[in-house]
This record gives sequence, C-alpha cells and structure tokens, in this order.
Amino acid sequence: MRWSQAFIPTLRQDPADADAASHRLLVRGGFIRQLMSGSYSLLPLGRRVAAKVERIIREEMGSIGGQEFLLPVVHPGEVWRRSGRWDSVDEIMVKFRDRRGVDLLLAVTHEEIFALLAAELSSYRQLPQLWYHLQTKFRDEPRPKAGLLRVREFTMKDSYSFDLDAAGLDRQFANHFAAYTRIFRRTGLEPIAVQASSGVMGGSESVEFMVPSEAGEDFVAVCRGCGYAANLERATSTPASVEDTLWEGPPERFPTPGVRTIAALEAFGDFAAAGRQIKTMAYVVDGRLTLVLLRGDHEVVEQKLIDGLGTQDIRPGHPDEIGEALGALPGSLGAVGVTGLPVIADPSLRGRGNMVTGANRDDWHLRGVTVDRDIAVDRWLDVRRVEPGEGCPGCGEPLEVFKAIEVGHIFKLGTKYSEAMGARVLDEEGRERPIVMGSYGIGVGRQMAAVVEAHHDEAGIVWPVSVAPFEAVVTPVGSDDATTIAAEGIYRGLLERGVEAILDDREERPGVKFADAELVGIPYRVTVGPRRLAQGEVEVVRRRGRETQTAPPAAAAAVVAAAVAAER
RNA sequence: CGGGCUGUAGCGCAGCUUGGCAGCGCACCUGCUUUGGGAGCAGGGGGUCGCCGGUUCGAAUCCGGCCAGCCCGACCA
Repeated sequence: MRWSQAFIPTLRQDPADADAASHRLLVRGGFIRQLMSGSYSLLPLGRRVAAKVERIIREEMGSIGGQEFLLPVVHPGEVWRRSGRWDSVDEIMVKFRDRRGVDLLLAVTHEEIFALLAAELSSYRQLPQLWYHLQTKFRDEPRPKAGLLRVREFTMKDSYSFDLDAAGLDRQFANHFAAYTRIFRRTGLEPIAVQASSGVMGGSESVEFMVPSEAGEDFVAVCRGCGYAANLERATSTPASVEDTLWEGPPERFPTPGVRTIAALEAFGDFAAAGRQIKTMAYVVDGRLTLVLLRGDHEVVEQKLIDGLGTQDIRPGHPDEIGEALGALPGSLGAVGVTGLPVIADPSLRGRGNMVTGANRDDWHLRGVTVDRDIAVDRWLDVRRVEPGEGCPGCGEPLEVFKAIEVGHIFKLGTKYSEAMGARVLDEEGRERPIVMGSYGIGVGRQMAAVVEAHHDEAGIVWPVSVAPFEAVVTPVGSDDATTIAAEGIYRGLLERGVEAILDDREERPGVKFADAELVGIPYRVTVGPRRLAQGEVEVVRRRGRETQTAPPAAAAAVVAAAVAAER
C-alpha cells in the first residue's frame, strides 16, 4: 500500500466530542468515524485491525472445536416470543414490521436462533457441538459513550455450546476460558477473570474478562492475597465492624427537624454515626413496595437485588407511593413496626443494637433500635456494595476496587433456550433431554478500543504487531533519486518477506510523516534519508519505546521482517 | 429518564451579551522557495450559521418549539 493513495484521514487536533483515549486516537488516526450516537463506520485502517482481531478469534475458536456460522441480523418476533424475550428485553431492542405487517427485530444476541438450529440435533452422539459466528448486534442502549467502548451497533463473536449434561458444559466452559485467555493475550490484553452477575440470561456460572482501565464502566473487586475477583455487582466482603453501645428498653423517638440524609443525622452525635444508622430504601419489586435495609455507611447494589430476588422488575419507589404506604417521605423512613411490606435486610445488620433509623414520620427518627427485636426481617440478602479496603471473603486481606472494561463474558445458560426452541436429544437410555447450553461473547470493536486504552502514549497508538493495521512503514525523507530508489527497494523487500508494509510516498515534510506513523501506531518504521544513506545506512525505529537501530539498506527488510515475526 | 453543556467550512474554534457584509487557525487547490520531527511567501476555493416558526426594515445574534451530539447520574445481556 502506498500512503499517498490510502484513505487515512488523520486529524491534527483531538475531536471535540472524544474523551476516552481510545476514542480520541481511533478518530484522530483515521480508524473510525461516527455516523450517529453509538454507531461508527470502520475506515480502512479500522477494518484492517478488526480483521486481525477477528482472525485471532477464529483461530482460537477453531482450536477448541468451534464451527463458524453466519446467522441473520433481522429476526422474526415470533421466535423471540417463544423464549419470552420479545417482551423482557423490550427496552434495548429495535422492533419494526415488514410490508406484510410481520413483527421483526434487530438481533441483540443470537441464543434463540442458534437454539432453533440446534433443534435439528437428535442424538447424544452428535454432541458436544460448539457453534459460533461473528455478526452485528444492535442494542438501543440508553447511553452509548466513549467511542467503540460502548456502542449500539457492534460486531460480536458469540459462541454457543451444546452438551448432553452439566459435565459436558463444564468442559466447554473451561475450553472457552482457556481460548479467551489466549485471544486476549495475543491481542496484547491482560484481563482479570472475575465472577459476574448472570443478569437476565439466567444460568449459574458467569465469568467476565476485565481489563483494568479508567475508561471502563464496570467496577471489580480483586484480592491480591488469594486471587478472589468479582464484579462489584456480585462481590462480597467483610466490612469493618461497628461496636454497639448498650441501650435498654424500647426504641425512643426524637425530633430531627429538616433531617433527610445520613450525613445530616450524624450531626446529632456519636450514637448517630453513619455506621450506627439503618438506611431504609423503598423499592417497588414486581409492583410491590419493598423495604431494603442497609447500614447507614453502606451503598446498595441494585443488581444484587435483581439477582437475589430473581426479578428484573425493580425500581426506586416514587415519593407519593412511599408516603402513602409508610406515612413519611424518603429521609425519614424506617422498618420498625412495619408489617405488610416485605423487608429485606443486608446481613451486616444482623445482631446490631442501639441503632438509629427513621420513624416513618417526617422530621422524626428512632434511637435504641435492636434489629433482631424491633424489625421483622423477611429476608436477609447481601445487597451491599463492596468498598476498597474491606476484607476479602476468601482470606480477609484488603480488597482492591478498580474500574475495568469488560472485554469478554462467558456463562452457563442451562436449558432455558433449548427447552423454548425444542432442542432435545435422546440420551443413551433413549430418554429425551433438553440440550445444555453455554453462551460466550467477545465484542470485536470493544476489544480494539481496549487494546488502544492499554497501548498508547502521548504521540498516539502503540499497536501490538498482532493487530496493527500495518506491521511496518517505510518513510523516505527527501525526494532525491537515491532515497526514492532505496525506499522502494526496502518496501518491496518487506512485501516479499510477507511483512504488511506501507510506503509513505506522500510529498510531506518528515515531521508530518513521523507524526502520522506514530499516531496511527505502526510498530516498525524504516526511515530512509539522504544523510544516512550517504553513510550506507537506514534507520529502523520501533514504535514502542522509539528504540532506534541502523542497518544497511540491503539488510533493512530482513531486520524488520525478523523483528515483526518475533512479535506476531 | 434526571442534571449539565454544545451545535457557525473537512477538523478545532471566535462572533451571539449590545441585531447591520460570516470570520480565525489548521486542512484543501495553484505557483515559487523549503525538505530528518506537524515549513515560508503569494494567490485561491469551500457556509441551508442544526431544523421549523416568531419578532424586526433587517436575525448566526432576540423569543418559542423541535432535532442532534457530548459529559455526569440512572439503566445496561
């Protein structure tokens, strides 16, 4: 490829709407352009990177027995009605009708259709199967952001495993874990595997691959001691305990005019320290007002409520419905004496005494509350957000909490979709059994962005050779015949050696060419200039670290080819 | 959905308060010079000022409505 004829629209300035490093650099480097919120066109450079990521994914899926499919991106609504997801994933799904008035949708994922195809399996002898494809998904996310990190339209590698039993699923799950680890390592990422919430998909084991990054959207808790790692949506810990002072007798009401927050209540004295308050939150769960209690200095994780209660239908209560049920507004709520409403309490409240909570009367609170005696807890459920420094549930060491990008997710589906779609086989004894499924996803674009987040510097992207749009650039500086001939020769030599090379034959000043090569992030650059050429040398510069070596023009291609081969 | 902000040339922005020829830098085209880290000089092309409506002799500017995008939160397979 000759740079002068390539469409590589680099920008000198950062785009105004880009914040994350990957967003900024992928736009500036001419890899992507935004079409609308959450939708990006891949330009030639971006497509080349994506193709390399996809090739690595295909190789590793092949290594664990994956067979590649390509399923449609427009599905009939009827199929999604059979799984129940026509309604349950309503919000992010784009639905429309064809000319005959048939309900259609843009695929947000492909469990249903793969399961439908799996209905053609009929014998345990045909199992296990591992099917996958790389296909567009469209999810009408409420808030796309950060370039390719969170988009509405994206390419995903999703694979689905089909087994007779849980043991088979375990093997496929382990195979995916290993394959994903190799995929990420080959693309220059070092993710941490964390326990995750299964979300609405259902299923038991769920592991996310997380790359630590400030641009991430998830928080994970990790223990350096024993290796415990979990998404904050699921992580547990042992919080610092609070010493209760003695209080005899029943709870006592005391006036707290204008007090609506934990912080304001703390001003009343040590007995009302945040850790000695009971925070009372009112949620509407499956249409029913439900109280959720935590320690005053703890935060609720709604995903834990969703997982623990087994429903997705959860929202904070509106002030009017709360007032009607409890006689007070948020800020003065409490569960003492409440009957008729489900009360869920975090285990950190177990056995606590002499606590402070709302009196269900505006401007009044209660003190001297003994949880076990005064509150009718229907269910103890860990709903508390883990905070940095709290004890690891495994070994007690302090937990670290950091932001991360979810680059992959694997989980065990079970039989939900096989049952809905009639994917059953006969086992050895001739009994009909639903196929046990697993589901495994990697976002191609998000992985590209994650690589950039992990590999860039002030000048631009520093692609690992494995996914770089080009492996080497030949940069002639000067337009004299000797320079041009030498540069062309090295360029041809690279191509002959199988190196993906681009010749920067533009009539630009050296500074422009160097800056573009570094912005775009090409791992190796051969600089050919009259000055060094007169001494019988050209320069080979490695993008990472800008390490420079010299070589005779005749040897340069071989030097680069060897270096590139070592890093592929 | 709540809060904040922004829409003016391909990109980055000024102009808007106080209505009166639509500007600047980069990029682009032509010529000359220059050539190892984003060149200089000269000339030139490029605009539904997000859209619709209103006020006004006159609207990028004032008023109303709408649309789009970004950030924080909520939400998120």
